[in-house]
Amino acid sequence: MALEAFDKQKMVDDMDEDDEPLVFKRSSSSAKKNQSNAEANKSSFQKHDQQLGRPKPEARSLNGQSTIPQKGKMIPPSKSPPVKSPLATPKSSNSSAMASSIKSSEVNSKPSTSVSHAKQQIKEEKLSTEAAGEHSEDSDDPEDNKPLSARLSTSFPKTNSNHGNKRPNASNLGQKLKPKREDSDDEKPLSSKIQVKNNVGSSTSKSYYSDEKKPLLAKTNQNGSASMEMKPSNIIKKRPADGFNSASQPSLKKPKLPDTPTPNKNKVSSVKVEKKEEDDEDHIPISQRMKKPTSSDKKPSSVKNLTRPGSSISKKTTMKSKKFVKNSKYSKSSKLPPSSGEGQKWTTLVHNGVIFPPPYKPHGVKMLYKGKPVDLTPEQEEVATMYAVMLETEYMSKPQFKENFMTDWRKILGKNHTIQSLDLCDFTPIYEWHQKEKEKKKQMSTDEKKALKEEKLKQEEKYMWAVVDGVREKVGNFRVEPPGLFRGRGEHPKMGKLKKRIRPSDITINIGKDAPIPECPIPGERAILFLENIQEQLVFSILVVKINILDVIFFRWGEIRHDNTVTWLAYWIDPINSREFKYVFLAASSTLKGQSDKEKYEKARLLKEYILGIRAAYTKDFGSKEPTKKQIAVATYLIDKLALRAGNEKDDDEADTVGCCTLKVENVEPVPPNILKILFLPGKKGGDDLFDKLDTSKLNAHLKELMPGLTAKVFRTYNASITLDDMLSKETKGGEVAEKVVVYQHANKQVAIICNHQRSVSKSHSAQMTRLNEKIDELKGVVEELKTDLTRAKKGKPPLKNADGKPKRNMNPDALERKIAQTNAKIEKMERDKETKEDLKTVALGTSKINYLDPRITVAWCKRQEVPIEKIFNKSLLAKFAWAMDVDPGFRF
DNA sequence: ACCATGACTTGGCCGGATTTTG
DNA sequence: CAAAATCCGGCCAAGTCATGGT
Repeated sequence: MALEAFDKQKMVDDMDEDDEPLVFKRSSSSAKKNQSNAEANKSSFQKHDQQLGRPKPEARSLNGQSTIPQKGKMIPPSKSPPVKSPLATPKSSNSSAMASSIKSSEVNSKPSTSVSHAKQQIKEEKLSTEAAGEHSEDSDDPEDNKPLSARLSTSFPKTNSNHGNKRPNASNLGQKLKPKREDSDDEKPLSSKIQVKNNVGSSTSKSYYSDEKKPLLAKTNQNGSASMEMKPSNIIKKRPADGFNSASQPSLKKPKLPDTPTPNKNKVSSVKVEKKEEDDEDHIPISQRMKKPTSSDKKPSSVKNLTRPGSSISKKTTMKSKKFVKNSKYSKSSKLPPSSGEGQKWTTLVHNGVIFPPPYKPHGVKMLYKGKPVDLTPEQEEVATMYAVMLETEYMSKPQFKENFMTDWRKILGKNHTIQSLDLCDFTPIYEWHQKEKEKKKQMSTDEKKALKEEKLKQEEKYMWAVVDGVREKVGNFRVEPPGLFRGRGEHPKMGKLKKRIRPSDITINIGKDAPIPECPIPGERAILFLENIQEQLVFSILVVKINILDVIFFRWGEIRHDNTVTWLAYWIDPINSREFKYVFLAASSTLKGQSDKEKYEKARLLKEYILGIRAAYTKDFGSKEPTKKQIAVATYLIDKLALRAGNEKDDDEADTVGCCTLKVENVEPVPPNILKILFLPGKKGGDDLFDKLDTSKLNAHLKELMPGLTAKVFRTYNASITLDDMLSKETKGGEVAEKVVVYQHANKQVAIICNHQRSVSKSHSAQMTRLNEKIDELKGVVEELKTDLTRAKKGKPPLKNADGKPKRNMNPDALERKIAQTNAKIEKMERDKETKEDLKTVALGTSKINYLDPRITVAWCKRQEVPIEKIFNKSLLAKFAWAMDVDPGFRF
């Protein structure tokens, strides 16, 4: 106890007054355990701490440097804020249907999920033929017809008070931690500083209202998106227009306007001044401003106050007593994404853009064509190398891959290039060169590797962070994807195509209006084209010196937006599928992501209230005369019971996997009397749809009538989480931490099986199994030997000689027996290990842990069972689930 | 109603880091 | 201490679902 107290104290110190230690212990049954637990907690926290607090020298210089409001195309915001459909208005009409008469379709087989990627999968569902078709009314075996989790689950604690675990707790951890370390004002990006001031009382001398008086023109100048605001009509309604500006000029959906005039490119200083003024108010969307009084929850940064609901204090002391308002149906949580209104995701957003892969370094190794070396330009060589590197992979046996590659490579080679046929190419010189390079790298000393790593880190550091509403948050994927050959999964029609290099001009940046436009780290293409000849370059170099607009001209992003209704920081067009985007988002640990993660689970929990009704309803509709209704019923059943994915339509140029709504007749094979075999991945496409009256939007539209916000995927989340909760509560028997962890893993495994999270069998799997078997056999041999020794010992004879003829130590019977028991235990353990290994060889646990299991279940269970959370969540999961850490130990899903 | 688009979540592999084993 | 096993984060493909235009 003393020990624990000590640790706690220490931790508290380490992290500052009201930071909440990640300690779950409520009592200290074992001082040692506690200590290590605490230790672990602490260290992970401290790290976190450091990261967040790390001074960020670049930030400053960067900001300072962009003296010129760089002009990309400053595009006025595009879309009006989505109006979220209120989850808040549950219609219970349907859900009240009698639940008890669920059809009895027996399901023995393991449920699993729909789509598989190139993995052969056969699903057998004992689905009484009636269930799918005829429908029979009565059910005799209630257990059997309960879908998935229902079968596992006992009654839900009616009392489920935790339910409420309301919002305020939500982002507690994250928020509390972060703002505080923004301490040194210096490292704060301009806008965040300003923001803080705003809230506190502003030294910039601009009140909220000042904005209204600001002449329109001034504003126009600053953001460069003059066009809209100049319209007379806007002048009248100036306030609103301005406020929504960023978010809601509906008419401007995708304004691919040509560069808007940039008013004062050369009046740097004046711009600066104005910018300042504008800062105060302009970047605060109107919705937010109006909200201010009421939405205590939001408060952009800085008012780090004590009384935050769910703050650590109350928590430490009153885990138990925290009873939650069962705010029925969570109307709030989904309605007001805790921040402001109308789809707004942030108020200020500052970041440094993205980092590009290094340019291609030609190696000069010549490949052979018809046996002779060929000269290639660096661009041609680059692509050849991408291919050469893959020589020893199975792609070489895929005609589709080769063909697509050749088509794209040829474009770069040019029409009349020596190289005409891939078959006559010999890439081995390049391949071998590459192997050597790899080898070299491997041979590098640890120090060298370390140095290299640090170098990289140094370069990337500034891209790793963004500041959202004054809070420093990690960026997820700030690295632009390097060029390469596309590898789809399975037999993808586009495999082998060249994924071209992404240039700055391909990239659209989304950033706060008042944030400095990130410096573009490499030349953008337009600039280069623009300055094709020497004279122009000369002229421009003079200009550059004179007005210092180097970055404006030479380095340029494709587009700059200020759309606070979305969370992405940047995107570019997917070079493989030009209809798709590649986004840069914040990392999973960010508040924004945590928020929506929590909402996801809350929605799934809401389904709990409706599920019986829904099941009753679809069971009833199995027999519906209306084909659509019937199909919806069966589809819902499959989604619920087998955790199938929804199954959106796909184009022909995508992989040919199916989900529920895209099941083809060939996917399904009835096996009398009442089994339905579902095979995913039928042969070719083109078969008839099993559900010809159905697609995901119809299905989801229907589901939405049953429960607000319900969609197909919610069933997956629901079934996964409820299963975990259930198994944990039923199967945790006490005992050592290690045993409890096993229980958890077992439950985790069940969930993974339900969701059909697959993985490929490791190459060494069979070898590992054999080795295990050998070891077991060996141990069994030992036991036998010990047994004979034992019988001999009992008779007073000495043990037999060893295999190699050496005598063994003479042991007394007791010792021998103990040894036998020991060895047997070892054998048993190995057998178990073997079993789980075999079990899990094709099952991936990670996916469900990351995406489907409500972390609060895990955290609460850990608290109850006194299992250190680190035994279950690794560092990144801990960060991702920060929002769940302060859950009440009594929480049930 | 239907379709295209946009934004965001989910999924599995790979290679390097870390831990375990011999 | 090296080799093997395992873990983990990064990567990027492939899903889901909402929305808005027609």
